[in-house]
Amino acid sequence: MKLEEILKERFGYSNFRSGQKEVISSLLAGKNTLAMLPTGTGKSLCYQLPGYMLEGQVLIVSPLLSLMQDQVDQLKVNGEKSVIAINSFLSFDEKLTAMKQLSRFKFIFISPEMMLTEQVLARLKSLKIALFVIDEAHCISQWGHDFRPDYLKLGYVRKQLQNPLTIALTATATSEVRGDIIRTLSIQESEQIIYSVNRPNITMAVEHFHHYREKRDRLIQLVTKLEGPGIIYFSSKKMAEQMAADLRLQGIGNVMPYHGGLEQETRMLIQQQFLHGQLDLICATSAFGMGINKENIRYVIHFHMPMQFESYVQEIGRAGRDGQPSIAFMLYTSGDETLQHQLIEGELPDEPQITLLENWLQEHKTNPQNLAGLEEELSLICGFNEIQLRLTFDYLKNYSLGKNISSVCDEFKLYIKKRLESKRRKIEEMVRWISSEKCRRIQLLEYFEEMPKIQNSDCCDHCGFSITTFERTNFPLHKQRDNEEQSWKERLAEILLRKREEER
DNA sequence: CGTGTTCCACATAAGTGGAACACGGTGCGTTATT
Repeated sequence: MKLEEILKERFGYSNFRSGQKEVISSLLAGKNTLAMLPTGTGKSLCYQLPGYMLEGQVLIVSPLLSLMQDQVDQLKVNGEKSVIAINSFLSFDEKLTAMKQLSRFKFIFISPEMMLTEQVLARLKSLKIALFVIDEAHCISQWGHDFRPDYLKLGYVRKQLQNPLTIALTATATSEVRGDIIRTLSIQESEQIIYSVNRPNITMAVEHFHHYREKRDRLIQLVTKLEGPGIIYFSSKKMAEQMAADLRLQGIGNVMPYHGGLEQETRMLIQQQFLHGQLDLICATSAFGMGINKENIRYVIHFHMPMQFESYVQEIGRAGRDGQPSIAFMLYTSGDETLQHQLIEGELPDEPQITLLENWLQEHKTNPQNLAGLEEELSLICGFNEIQLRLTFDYLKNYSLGKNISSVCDEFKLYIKKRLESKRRKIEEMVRWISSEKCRRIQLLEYFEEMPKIQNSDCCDHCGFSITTFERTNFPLHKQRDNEEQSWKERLAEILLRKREEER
């Protein structure tokens, strides 16, 4: 049967979108594949369709529980029953049952962390994996080196699974990140299918301010002026909440904050409301975005700059999926980057902390290979937070074999130093782009090593654009709806917001 | 660096001015096991 026929039969589509067929053919030819396809291309089809054609199971590594949930639901809607997500949403009993019957499932979604637990890995090894899928594969590079070290062990997992046919999917990866992905997964012989990151319908603009107040005023003005829906990105949870509350008070619209500190349930609720048009503005941290597939987002404003250019591209790329003109504003006050610098320093342990650790290990003649049970004590002594602790334990466990304590700690210090340097460089790259006088788009494309493309209108603030394109056409901003018309979700959201405000 | 919170002096009632200080993002997993 031809691919198109299967597409029609299984998924009900008549045509592939650009890139899909190429990726699928590559996989069916038995080639490991790294695919960088524009957002909204339908990346999940790239593993679902070949999954049906190959004998065995499809194992999908996903970075977020909510993303797994979405994908599972989507498959179920399409009539696929043998699909499961192995994660902490399952109760102990459910997990037990699932593990027993694992071979029954065609599509298995899982997090890197779960996959690396001994029992789960042992069970996975007994399966016949037809296709190993790394969704949002840039996470390997973005998170694997510190925040979620298990991401770097996907290569080990792959080896344990007898090197199954592998596909890494992403929308944004520089050649450096792609190299990272390929190296980590050991898929050197892979086919790379790379599409442009350029999004011609997204205008980019940067504005400079002298003071926070001016920037804040401008934000309010923009939000009032621009046609929504929109997303505003902050690097602080508190500020995202504050601004959401302020905008709400000013009657600027149906605004909610979104960040990692909110209850899982609240987050899902807000995300759903935004997707369904009951909210038209989200004040978010970088937690918001992955898996958000909303067609008509008209603008993205950065009140704080992201940590790196890739994040910026991902974040603005959430606008204009419908192809309609959309705009990305970056609001910058000189010195904004210090917040980013502060954040990266807090993520990694510093030299004094590692020295404290080293001394303790020497004194107690402890084998760095076996630190289990010492988490609490060492956190207290060295002042590690959760993330620092995990990275430290992980590093010692993986790189200390056959070495003495002081040389491992020296190597670890060097590793941290290099990580910090690399992260600082990325922040500086972001600042350079903000301060530069050149066309924003050309620089963006250069960053991703693409040939610059000619853009005629509404390119960026250096090439000229007209804000009227993006202004609201219909006033007043929000028609008041009857209470009866409000869904229970909206009402609940309001209660939640009020509760949070009272708590403050 | 900027913002928000706390606390104190001032002064004699309730609240202001301001110094000192803390804080800042991203997410899996989380028991007893097939």
